[in-house]
Amino acid sequence: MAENKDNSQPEQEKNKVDFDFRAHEAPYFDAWMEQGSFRRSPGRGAHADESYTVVIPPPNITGVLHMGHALNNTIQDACIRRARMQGYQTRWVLGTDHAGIATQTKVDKKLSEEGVSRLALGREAFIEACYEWYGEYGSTIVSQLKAMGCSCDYDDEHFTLEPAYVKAVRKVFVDWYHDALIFRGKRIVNWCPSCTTAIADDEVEYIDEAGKLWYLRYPLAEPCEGTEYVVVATTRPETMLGDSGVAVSPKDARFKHLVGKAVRLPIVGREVPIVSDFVVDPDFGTGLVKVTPAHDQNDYAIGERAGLEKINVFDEGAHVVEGYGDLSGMGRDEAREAVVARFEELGLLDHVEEHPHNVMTCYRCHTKLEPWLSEQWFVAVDRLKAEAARVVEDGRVAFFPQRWKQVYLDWMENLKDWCISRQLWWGHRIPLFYCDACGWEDASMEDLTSCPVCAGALRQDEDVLDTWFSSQLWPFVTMGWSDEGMDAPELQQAYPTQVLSTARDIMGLWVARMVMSSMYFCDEVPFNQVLIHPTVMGADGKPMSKSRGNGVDPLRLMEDYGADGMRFGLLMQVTGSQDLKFNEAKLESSRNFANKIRNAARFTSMHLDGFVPGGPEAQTPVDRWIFSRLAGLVARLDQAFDAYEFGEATRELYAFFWNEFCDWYLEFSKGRLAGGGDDRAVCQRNLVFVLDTALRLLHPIMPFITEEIYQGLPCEKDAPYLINAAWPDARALAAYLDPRSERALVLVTEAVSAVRSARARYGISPKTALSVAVKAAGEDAALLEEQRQLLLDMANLSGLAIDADAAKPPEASVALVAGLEIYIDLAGLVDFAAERTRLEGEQKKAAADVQKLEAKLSNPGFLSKASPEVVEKDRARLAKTQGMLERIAAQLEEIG
RNA sequence: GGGCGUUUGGCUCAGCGGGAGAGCACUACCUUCACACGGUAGGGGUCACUGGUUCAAAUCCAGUAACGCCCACCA
Repeated sequence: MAENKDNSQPEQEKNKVDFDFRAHEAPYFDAWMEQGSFRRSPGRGAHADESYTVVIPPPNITGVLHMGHALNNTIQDACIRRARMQGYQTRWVLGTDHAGIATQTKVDKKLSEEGVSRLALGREAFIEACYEWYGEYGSTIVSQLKAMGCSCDYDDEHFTLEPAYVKAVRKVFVDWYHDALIFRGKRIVNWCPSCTTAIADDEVEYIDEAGKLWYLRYPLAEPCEGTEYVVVATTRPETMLGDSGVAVSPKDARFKHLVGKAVRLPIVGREVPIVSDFVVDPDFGTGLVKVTPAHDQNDYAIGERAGLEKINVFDEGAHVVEGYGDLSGMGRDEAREAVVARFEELGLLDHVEEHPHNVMTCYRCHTKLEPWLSEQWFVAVDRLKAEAARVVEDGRVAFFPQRWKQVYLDWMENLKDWCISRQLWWGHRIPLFYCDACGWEDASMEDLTSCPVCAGALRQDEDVLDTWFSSQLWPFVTMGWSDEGMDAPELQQAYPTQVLSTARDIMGLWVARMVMSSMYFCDEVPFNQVLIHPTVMGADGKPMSKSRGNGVDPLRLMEDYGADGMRFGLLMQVTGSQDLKFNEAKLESSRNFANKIRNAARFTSMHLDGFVPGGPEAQTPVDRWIFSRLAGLVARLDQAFDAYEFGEATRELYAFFWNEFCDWYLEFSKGRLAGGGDDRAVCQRNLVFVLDTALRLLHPIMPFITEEIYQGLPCEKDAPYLINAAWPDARALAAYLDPRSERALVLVTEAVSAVRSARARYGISPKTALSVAVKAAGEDAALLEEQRQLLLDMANLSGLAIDADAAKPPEASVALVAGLEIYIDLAGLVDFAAERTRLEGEQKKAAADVQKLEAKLSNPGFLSKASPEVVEKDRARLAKTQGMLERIAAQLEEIG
């Protein structure tokens, strides 16, 4: 074993290859664009009347291509390209998302770097700045998709703030408002004091914090049975300013006598009641909980049940509001220290414990969130979610891998009302109009200025909608729903879409909501299938992140391995598992594979002098073999693609092209091509046929190199570009399936390998011709005889005897492979001491096998219960191994 | 606290009821006229552990352990 190996260091320098991938890729992309290959394809053949549509998960306009995009878009492009070749009417809908918080944060930062504050600028000018930013950077990712070779419909690109989209979002809001599915409520929301907006529950990120648990003494208003005070435990002492009660568990006998009594809050001096509530856990802390309904979800619920006051102690920036003396104006952390200090001074700080716990942070800026009571808009999900669950239960929307179905249903089941208002400027403004004079309000498709009741001035709601509110409409709005509803031709023709491919983390946020809104407005599922692809983790198995430094840039990967190499290498790593530990070595071998393809094509084209186009001809066993293998490959690939098993598909392609086509078929062809006449012509046509078919099968995953080679092929073509050529038909190819020829090639390749193996073992040069006798009978003998010349050439033999009674020459090495006995005459070439050692090793192994098989075959249970084929197979195996053992013994005796 | 996933050669992963596979790494030989991003031949694994089902278990079931992810109101 080698020592001091260090596999953790990626040797990027070593991976570098002097090859300009872009120069080979870009021209074909341009050609596809030019001839309109990315528009909806017209359809042909058996699927001519069926549509196949995919909508891209719209990347954020703030985004640059990361590994998640690279994988997801490779998957979608592979699906789309194959469907296009299969003859479906295909279209991949492209667009970007305005990404409310993300973009606003980014523009905000840019402005403040320029010394401009958003508030000073004002709403309109700020939105203007956002559009400017969009104009400058918004299409970065689209150009990166082009570099990857993604065959999106670039001529019809969408944006979640384009006019048609704005109209659609507004209609959805107005309709749901009038259908009582949107309501306003004063509730506890997750408030980000830095972004100064509410964010949804599922946008919260929890992080671990080494917090403390403070035990605070609250004096009773009236001492009770000798008790002067109660002790409450809290992780957030500063919120005690807003306490309006203390709660105990109804099951807790210790404090039963205190329920109904009151405590006097230190510092604020307010008297608040002690109540009982079932959510209190008597075993946590002291069993007494301070209740702050305005700053905690749970406390809010307790407060509702007990009729407690909701006292807001923070402003929107999380500073203590007026009325708390010198505490007013303090930030949360400062206020915490001050409150604790005050308790200490008053002798009311009982003790403090270490208490690690989770805190909620903003998924954008990671500021600690403040549960905050405020007025927000909500979508009432109860009516929507029933239908959205049903279509998944009954399979109208199918998940791949299947296990995500249950995850979806669980999420749906636990879904709570969705807070959709955001206190931002960049986004879809809520189309709700208020009359301050008479209190009239309504949602409206048009901007209203005067009250229809009292003619007073109206004002529009200041808030914008959650970005997901617009994203949920993506599948149908991008297909023309805004102006014509479901009558839009594209929707009529191509809805629902075929498959939605995404990462698991936005399944609830996005996938589920698309189903809800589509069922409501389109009365139709948005997609038939949902593909949840694995999440790309860093090489260390942890999520890629800047702070960890384990991130990988797809742009660099494309430079080093080409877009094809990156695509193939990524798909090689896709399995049914939920994570994918990124492995760059796979991209390297994919790049090498692309090089292999290039060279196989070069070899072919070098031998095409005098080529006459024509169909394939299964003339020799070798031809029949490769056609048979090809037919099997297409069938297995169809299965893999249909089940979205991309790792399987890449492995099949790799093994066929490299280990069968290149390693054997091309080698077999060399002799035929060097010869002349008819067989040479047949061989040329067959080579081109197999290569052409393989290119078609590879194209969805490696679009560039396959197109480049296809362009140079001299065969008759069904389309000028491979992107539009037909996908091989497994049913038609099945006629080539030929077990007999497959057996023949097993015999040949095994025999050739056996001779080569003997050569390597004894250091005999490939240039030294050897004499070989093969003991074979019946069908096998006939098959081998048919291919005598091939064996002579491939193994460099001076003589070959094939006979059922072939005798072993006195000084020969024997190989037992594929049921054959092969004698390789080594007279005068070999030291037989080494051969003895080798044979003894084989003897040991064979003896062990015989013992195992004999035990198995004397087991009555096995004989009576195992299927006859299995028993027969093992019998044959035993006979064969026993024969081997005898022969080895005989040889050993001979060698002496 | 629930749910899910993973555990197979040095590394990254396939296989998921009938004799352990791939890529990379490793060893030896080969600058052979498609390809050294290559060729040929090799070495390397009691399939996490413990029980169970079965004629037969890497594969199915139960439990254990480790790692990872998601959900949840322990103040």
